[in-house]
Amino acid sequence: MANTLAAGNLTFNPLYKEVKMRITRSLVAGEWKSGEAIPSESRLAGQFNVSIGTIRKAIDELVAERILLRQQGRGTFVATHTEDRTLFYFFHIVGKDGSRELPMTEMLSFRKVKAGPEHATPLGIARGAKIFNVQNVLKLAGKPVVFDQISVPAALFPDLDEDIFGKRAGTIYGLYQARYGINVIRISERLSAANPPAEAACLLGMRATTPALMIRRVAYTYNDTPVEHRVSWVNTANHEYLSDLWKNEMR
Amino acid sequence: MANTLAAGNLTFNPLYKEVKMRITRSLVAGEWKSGEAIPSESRLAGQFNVSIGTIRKAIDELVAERILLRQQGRGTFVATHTEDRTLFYFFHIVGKDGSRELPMTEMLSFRKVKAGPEHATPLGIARGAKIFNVQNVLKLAGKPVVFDQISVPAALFPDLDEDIFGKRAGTIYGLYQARYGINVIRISERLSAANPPAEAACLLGMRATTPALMIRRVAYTYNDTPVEHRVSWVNTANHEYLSDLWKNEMR
DNA sequence: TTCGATTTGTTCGTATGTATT
DNA sequence: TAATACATACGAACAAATCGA
Repeated sequence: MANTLAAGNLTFNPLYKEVKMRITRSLVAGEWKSGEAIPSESRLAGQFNVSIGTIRKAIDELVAERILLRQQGRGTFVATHTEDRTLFYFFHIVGKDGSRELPMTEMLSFRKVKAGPEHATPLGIARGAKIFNVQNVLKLAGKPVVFDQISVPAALFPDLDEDIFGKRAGTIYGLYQARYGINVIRISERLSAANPPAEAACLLGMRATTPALMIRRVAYTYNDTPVEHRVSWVNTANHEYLSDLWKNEMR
Repeated sequence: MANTLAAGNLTFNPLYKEVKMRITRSLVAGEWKSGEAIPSESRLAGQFNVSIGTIRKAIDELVAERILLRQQGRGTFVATHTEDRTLFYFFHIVGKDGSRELPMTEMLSFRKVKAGPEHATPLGIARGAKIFNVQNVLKLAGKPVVFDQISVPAALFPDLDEDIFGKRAGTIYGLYQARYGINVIRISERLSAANPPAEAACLLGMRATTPALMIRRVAYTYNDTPVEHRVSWVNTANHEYLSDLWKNEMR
């Protein structure tokens, strides 16, 4: 059974890994759009000619990675970048009292520039390649708390402009996903403490001599492909960064 | 089967959750010590009078939570707090070049004191209860980078003293686990930027006017019971905090 | 070194329960 | 109500890794 597909595959992979890869390929190709249901387990079992248990095991992993979402009685869906999902998995700033709140985003500038090494390296693109550069201020409870500097390769977001970015309906990653078919599935963040640059300090209503949290984020889509680089400055007078792996997994 | 215990339990629990709870109870009770193998799947299936698949599903979740560890052909083991595990899941400070290294710990002080609200609250104990208070400096590549202030309830660590803590063989959580049967399985960290107190600045070889990273950690054992509170100051001149959910899960 | 027992890993199949439409 | 889809549970067979005789 397993050996019937082979197809020039060197390393032996269990069947369910093969199935997982094929499902992932369909996701990358955009065959199943975000928010839509993928074919039912029994249909996939038929298509791939494997048992339903093997399909389940493949989907299990994609669900664990939050790429797919299962709902009993309804189906299996491609995860959407809703505000809830962002708040939970991609936005880590919380009030010192533990309050979680989705920020209001205010765009300050939008530019198309050539990538310097500080952006080209984390994005894995050539120096001098075109990137879009967006500056945002994030407000919590009406007050500015985070200053974001976002960089994305222009090649991945062909027609992006200030209007499209500024007048999007939902979250930023929701825009990437809905308009460009780019699905951010993982982020990596590196944090340090430093004095904020004058511009950031001013925007965040703090003195440039007050310590701020600097976050350098790289967002990845499938196959660990970087798609966004983001440098954030956070005023931690009343907020902090929460790193709480696992909290709300299982139970 | 599931309904025989009930005990005022409204919500229906699937069998495998029941099995998972019973396995967890055995772990809490110390029936199976860390590093040891738990009974084989077929034996557990016999003991609990459920199918082997149900046992597998229960163990699957405990493995995902890194409480158990499976090895084909050998058995299923209670995870041990080795240095590797600490480096990977509980120590998040890395060099700015991405280098990961286990720190050298140097104890500065060890005291038994009454818990103030700042420690009693996160630890979920009464104000005034006895706690041990340990101060450490962590060195990376021979140079001090982190200043740790650790607080643990004395009630949980009966005979702990300076010698036991200072002359332990492995990691701190390894000591908790091996000597007191307390297994740290999850941590929650809240980060902010601030000027370090004079003592910390001095120890870390930085000026008190240089921003430092402050980390407040709570470590939990089974059932979300807090067992340790830790406040750390990090000199982020050459190091940073890495928050990289998922990176090395699956593949 | 080989062999056999043990243990987990993978795959298949079936039946039934529960949630949704 | 009926059909559909995922969730749970059972069982069986074989593969792959480990370990000791």
